[in-house]
Amino acid sequence: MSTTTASDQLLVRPKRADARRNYEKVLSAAREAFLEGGEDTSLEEIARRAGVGIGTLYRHFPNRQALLEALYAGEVEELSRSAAELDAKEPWDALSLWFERFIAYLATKRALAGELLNYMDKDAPLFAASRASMFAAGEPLLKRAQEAGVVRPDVEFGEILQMVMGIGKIPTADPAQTEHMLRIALDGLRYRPQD
Amino acid sequence: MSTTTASDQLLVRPKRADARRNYEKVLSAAREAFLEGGEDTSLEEIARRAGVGIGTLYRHFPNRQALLEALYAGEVEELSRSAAELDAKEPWDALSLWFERFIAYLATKRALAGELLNYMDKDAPLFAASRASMFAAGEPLLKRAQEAGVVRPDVEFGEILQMVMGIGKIPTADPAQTEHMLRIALDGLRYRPQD
DNA sequence: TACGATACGGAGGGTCCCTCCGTTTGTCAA
DNA sequence: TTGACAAACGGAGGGACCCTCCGTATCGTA
Repeated sequence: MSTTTASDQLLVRPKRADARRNYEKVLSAAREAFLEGGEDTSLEEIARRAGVGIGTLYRHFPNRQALLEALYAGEVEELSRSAAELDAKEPWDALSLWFERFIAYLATKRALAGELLNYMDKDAPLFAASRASMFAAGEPLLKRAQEAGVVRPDVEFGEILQMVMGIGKIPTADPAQTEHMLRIALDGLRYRPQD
Repeated sequence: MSTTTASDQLLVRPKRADARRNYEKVLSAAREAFLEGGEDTSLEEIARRAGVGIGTLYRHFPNRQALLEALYAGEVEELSRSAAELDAKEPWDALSLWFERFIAYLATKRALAGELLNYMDKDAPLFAASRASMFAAGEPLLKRAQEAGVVRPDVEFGEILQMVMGIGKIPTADPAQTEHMLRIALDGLRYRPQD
């Protein structure tokens, strides 16, 4: 254990060049396959597209879920970052716009999203990072809207997130319909039982 | 226009006694298995529980989907019928109560519902009957609420149904949370952009 | 160059859905 | 009651998929 190498290498083990290359090949083959093909593309098919053996695929991604998660991670982060630029807008607009983007994102990556949501169902811990990222980005928007009095105070961010995901997960021929449903559901956030 | 009742009998050929018996055995074994076990109980397991061969199961239900549909049909009808007794209530209460029952139903039969919704996604035609039944029961409730002015006029029943299904499909540790989300989403139905 | 660590790849085990077809059983006319 | 035949049964097995295991090839370094 005479690791005299640089200290920063302790966490990130230097992978072999071919390993790094194959990792990327699999990832991009998977992205491509999920986008164009069905959501149920087999891992064997993905390995073939990537030009690697199935064993190699599994070396990098211990199971289907892990591969999905790896694909997902980058996108979620991007989505989360996009919350920052909404700070300038009105509290309500910021919140609803962000969710609209989220839905739009789900729509684009329907196949991917479907799979992910499926796994999210039964094995949440794997998505802890992504979830945390979503919370970090979206929760402040909600809080701001609630403090501004434009959103009812009795809702939590997690609830809304799940609601929106549920709506987004529904496959519809017409994307506009999904957006319509989202808008209605979000309007529920500002309903006041004034009676 | 209505279907000729006489011709209906042409479709129902007298089945052999053992066939009828096995049909029921499979159906009840499936119901039991899906309720207690996971949603991914294999058809082989169901056949074993029913005490029939896998071939027999497939004779009666050409595929997994068909079995689910058969299980589902009865329940949906019951749910639909329950709309009738809501006529006496206030338009809004009737509508929201009915959807609450729907959600509750989905919660009870989570496994079943999950499977069904999955199949509904990609192969709607099979569910034409069930869908029609839901529409027949629920759409009048919506219309009534809209005419009474307690629900925004720019929504269609199909949309709401999908929205509710999406929310219902989300697995949550706490059923109360699902109900909360439903209530929020439904409140969106009566939001007025009156500001 | 030589050698150990690392990574590759695909055969194969286990599971599942569904089909096919030889065998069994219910039904009914004689 | 009996015999014959359509109807129904049951399970072996094909095909697809996920994932594991391990002998082989390759990389990086001394």
